[in-house]
Amino acid sequence: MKKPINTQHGQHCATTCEHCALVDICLPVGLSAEDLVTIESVVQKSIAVKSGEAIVQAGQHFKSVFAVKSGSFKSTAHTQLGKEQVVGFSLAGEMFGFDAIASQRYAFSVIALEDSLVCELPFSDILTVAAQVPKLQTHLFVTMSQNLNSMQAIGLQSTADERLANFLLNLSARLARRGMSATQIHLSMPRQDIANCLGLATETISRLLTKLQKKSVIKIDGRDILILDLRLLQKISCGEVV
Amino acid sequence: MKKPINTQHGQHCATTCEHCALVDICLPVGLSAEDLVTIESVVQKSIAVKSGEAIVQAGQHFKSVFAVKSGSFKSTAHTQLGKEQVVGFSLAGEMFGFDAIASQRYAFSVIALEDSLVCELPFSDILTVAAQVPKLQTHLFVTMSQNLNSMQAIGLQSTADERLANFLLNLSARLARRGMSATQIHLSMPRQDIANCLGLATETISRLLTKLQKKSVIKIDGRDILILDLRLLQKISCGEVV
DNA sequence: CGTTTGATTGACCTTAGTCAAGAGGCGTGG
DNA sequence: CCACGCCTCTTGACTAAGGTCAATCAAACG
Repeated sequence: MKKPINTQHGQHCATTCEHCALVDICLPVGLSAEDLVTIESVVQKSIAVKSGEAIVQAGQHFKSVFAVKSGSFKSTAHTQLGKEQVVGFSLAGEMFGFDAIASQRYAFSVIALEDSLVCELPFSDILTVAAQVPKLQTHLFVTMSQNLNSMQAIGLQSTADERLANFLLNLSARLARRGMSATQIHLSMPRQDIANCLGLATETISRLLTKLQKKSVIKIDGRDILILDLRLLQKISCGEVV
Repeated sequence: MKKPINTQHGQHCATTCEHCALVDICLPVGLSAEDLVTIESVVQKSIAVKSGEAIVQAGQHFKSVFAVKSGSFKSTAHTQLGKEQVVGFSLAGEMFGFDAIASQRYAFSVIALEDSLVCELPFSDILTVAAQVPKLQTHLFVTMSQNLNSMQAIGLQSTADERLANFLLNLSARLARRGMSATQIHLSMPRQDIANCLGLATETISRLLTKLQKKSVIKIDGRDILILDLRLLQKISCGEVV
């Protein structure tokens, strides 16, 4: 049986963009103090989302995009008759919801992998502000462009080894981008979600992780992964090494 | 040996957006006559690209996004040491190049699959106009959002049958969107490119197409595919039918 | 302290990739 | 005009990568 998804998510809590730890990598990146105030008018107070809760349900009417303030999320599509397809993960400082602009409906449910905070940004307000603040407009395009790239990056490496190596490197790079260690990775998602996202079986993920550990490429401690040989992992990710 | 890629592409030829057959589905969709004129100032004259030529080379500095006026293109990434990875196709009325906004370099080479025409849209000009014409700004976001969806759609259906069925349906929908038949599909790309794009072997594509024909789901005539049973194809694409 | 959920490992089997051969089309040049 | 070579596509036989099923174990939770 599934854990019921509670959409009655939590209370609001106030922190201005100016004082947010993510000011340098989130939407306000590179904006002047005064532009920051303009943006702030758009940002609704942070919303607390408990682990397992959905901040967005697939099919809901599109209203806002979201920025992850802390924690992490998975985006999942529901295929006909219930099978779940994980399409990606959103980490702190990253945004999601852009996929819904075209159809005006969220294509994916977005579910917290741990207790998290998000900022809600009503899209109509964003458009208004973006037209006035050129830097913001540009940054929005950049953000969406990044989303484009990250989607394709997970793409179609032929072998399972390549996909997993690429997945780890991808996480590593995204953590490094916000000043965290590039070699110490905490997986906030279960193996099952990784497997689903990469189009592999859970057992395969488990076997491959063990294999990487045996080759001293990584050190596994539950959901904590330590990358020991980044170079080799890169070679594996592009099929240069078996 | 590979056919050398010629980037000395052809002469310009003038057609205004107003008189373009794609005015209803391309960038200018929904714009007033006067806005159309504003946009027009951005659109450089159409560029003719011969079959096999690259209009964009991976790694080039990002300057413009492009709209396909006629013909079709494939986008390919070059993995380390030469293997080519097809990441998608662009049909008439569709745009490409947005992936390069973030990094300021084109991530993919974009190669004509047949003699084609494209409109080049310098991105800095677009930004300027978009800030003045709200409808254009919105439409740009919508276009990028569509790109996001199309990338994920090709995604990770588990079986080869599902992927191919989904690919055909995807093409069908995109052709229908610009008023063409949803059941008569001309594949402008060789089987090899389809296979590459779907992460399958050419032989598998061939076998699966034959299998679909035997089951009277499609009728194959070289690169012309006629969809006989759309409903069944949809069921196959989501794994309801073997 | 039992129950549940997630992770690991082994044995077996299915799917799709690889290798190989051959057929049909098309353009080039003798 | 025909012959040759080059593509692209198809089909068959074999193989390997990864999925499925099943058992076990550890940690989390009420």
